[in-house]
Amino acid sequence: MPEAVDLAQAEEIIGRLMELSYRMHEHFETISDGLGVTRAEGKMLHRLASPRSMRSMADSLNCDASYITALADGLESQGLVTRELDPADRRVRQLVLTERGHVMRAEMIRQVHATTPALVGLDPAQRATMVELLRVLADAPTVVRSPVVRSVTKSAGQQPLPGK
Amino acid sequence: MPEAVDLAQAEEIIGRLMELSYRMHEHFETISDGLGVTRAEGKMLHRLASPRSMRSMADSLNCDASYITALADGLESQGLVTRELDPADRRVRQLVLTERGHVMRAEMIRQVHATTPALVGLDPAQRATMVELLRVLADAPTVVRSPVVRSVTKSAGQQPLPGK
DNA sequence: GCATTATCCTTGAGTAGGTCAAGTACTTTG
DNA sequence: CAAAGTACTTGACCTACTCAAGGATAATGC
Repeated sequence: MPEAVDLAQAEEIIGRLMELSYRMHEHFETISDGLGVTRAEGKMLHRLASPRSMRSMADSLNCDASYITALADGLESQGLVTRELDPADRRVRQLVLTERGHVMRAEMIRQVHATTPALVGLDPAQRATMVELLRVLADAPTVVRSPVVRSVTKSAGQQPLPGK
Repeated sequence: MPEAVDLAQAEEIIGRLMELSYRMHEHFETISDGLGVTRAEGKMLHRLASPRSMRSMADSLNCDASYITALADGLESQGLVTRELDPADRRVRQLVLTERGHVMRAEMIRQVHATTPALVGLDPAQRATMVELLRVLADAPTVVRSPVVRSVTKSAGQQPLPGK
């Protein structure tokens, strides 16, 4: 049995990551707003390095396909993307950046890199370390659920709580 | 002028952090669901280590005060928290965990620590490094906005794009 | 002391960011 | 060539919030 993990440390990591995540979220919204698109549209633009089908975009954004339709409508009405028929499979529409879309995306990426809270403040060595750690996390198997404890309701009032 | 930052590395950090953030989000929802509360209620429970006013909770969760009212209603109806009048200032209501609330919170924290994607897979040394990096990020000044570029619209079609 | 202003919480109405179900068009499978 | 699957769209919905207004209490300036 491994020695007891440092609980306070775990709490700190979780708390700070949640905080960082919130800041990145807000930050991305600010940038998107500044460029005249919603946050979701911005994310879609960000993932449009090269043309791709709406289906693959939905998978990439972890959302329903119908929402991609809505986002694409928005970007298309602003002249940032077009839908092009895929001659190889006429069910699918490829999302393609227009020239304006390319420029917009480049500007968005520039702003993100220049200001995102996850990068500003880290020197090159620290960035390298961060990449390493994030790779480890990405490779770690996802624990679906910790060992189940019998319904909290039933044990209420009986289970000793760890001191303060 | 500092040497060019590694763009691909920056993209990787951002991409992985966004992915991690999404996984943590989903993960926390799974745990909350399993305990019979919504994700937002779960977050509130998580921050209720000791009694605190609804106002301070709203600040902590970065949301409108009225939403705290709704969340407290939910938790109160399940017998997890109570609102108690603060004798020192009768405008404020202190949110206080009931006994069941304490048990539930302890179980929630146990599950989070056992399974959260940000922790599983990191050994003690790596966790220490992670804490260090996250502290640096937390202390880094927030860049409000990168230098503004004249409207993307106007420069469309003129700006050379980086290769690929 | 008293009027003004500020703060805490609540209520009700509204909005953003999505999901779900069903339909059309096309493609693959047997 | 029929059946079943996939890609996109549409419209109805739902959830998670925010906003504006109001009642109660407290702090401030005169």
